[in-house]
Amino acid sequence: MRNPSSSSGGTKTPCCSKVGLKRGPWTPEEDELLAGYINREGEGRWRTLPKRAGLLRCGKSCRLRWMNYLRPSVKRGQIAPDEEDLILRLHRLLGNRWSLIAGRIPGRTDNEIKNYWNTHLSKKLISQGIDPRTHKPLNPETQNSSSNPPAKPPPSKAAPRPRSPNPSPISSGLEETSSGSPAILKENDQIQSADNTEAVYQNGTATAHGGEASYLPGTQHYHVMGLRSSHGLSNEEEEDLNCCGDDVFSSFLNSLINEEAFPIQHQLQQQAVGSSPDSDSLIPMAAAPAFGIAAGWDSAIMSSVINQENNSRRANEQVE
DNA sequence: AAGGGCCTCAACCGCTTGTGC
DNA sequence: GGCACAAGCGGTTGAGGCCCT
Repeated sequence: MRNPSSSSGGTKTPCCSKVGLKRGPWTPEEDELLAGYINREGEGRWRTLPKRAGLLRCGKSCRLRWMNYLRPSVKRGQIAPDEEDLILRLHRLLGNRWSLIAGRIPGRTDNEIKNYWNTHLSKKLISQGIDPRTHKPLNPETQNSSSNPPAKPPPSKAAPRPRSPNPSPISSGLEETSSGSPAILKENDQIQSADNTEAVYQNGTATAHGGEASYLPGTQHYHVMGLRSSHGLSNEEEEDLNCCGDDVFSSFLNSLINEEAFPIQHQLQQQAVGSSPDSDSLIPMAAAPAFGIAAGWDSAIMSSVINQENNSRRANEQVE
């Protein structure tokens, strides 16, 4: 809700610099014009949309208004505890990739989630002694200093971000470094996760070395395997990489979110019921290091943050 | 009731990548 | 390959509402 008359210190304003373009809060009349036009003509061509719709706004402003407020699929109202839980888990997995997080939470926008994180969740984590950027304890004495060097700052704005009409998180190259900071993972980069398993991001593939599994989108399932070579990909696997499906990653992410954010608890549960660690149920967990999910104390801490909200749901899951 | 400080969140900014020519 | 434009992203801002004294 900026003052329409305010300017940002004389810096260039690429899309709203034209004299006569309105800024600031939208009026109901403008909302009606925009929504009516998009309902008739559809989204897209934002640059020329304002003129065609009869709005004195820049295209960027129109797009933002539609995406964050007017779209029928946008859910209004408070973030539910389940959604909050999901945001926490996803942020731990993805870092400040608000659009990716929003993509996993129906009806919520990246802006809304970003705001909610900054105003609620980050403070909540801080109050519990957890660094909201790294999801690790703020007090370094509680960390294993030998294996957890000081946290790095989050990825800078200058870090290149992939963009596509239907962005695939895999192609985004997700990494959580050994310090826990989310960072951009470039193709062929190798990372060392906290449990000393090595993950390689290669052409859309996250592969856990030294662990038990890898995620190969093109294969439409998770592979279970032992130690792999530094290259780690067969010819067939290489070919598979060319047909990475977003829905497959979706399934993978779902399994991470739903089951594997808490490897210790999961393992304890498995042991309690006497199942083998090599059983299929552990496949996604073993794949977790490929996305920088460290087994250990941080997961336990995370669980403490959201355990209260999860208790009822987990009870249901166990019944199932 | 007044007013000062804090909080929330819609909107904007600056940057990036993708695409077409 | 270079350029311009379109679209999308994360970070930041600040008006308005709320709360406290």
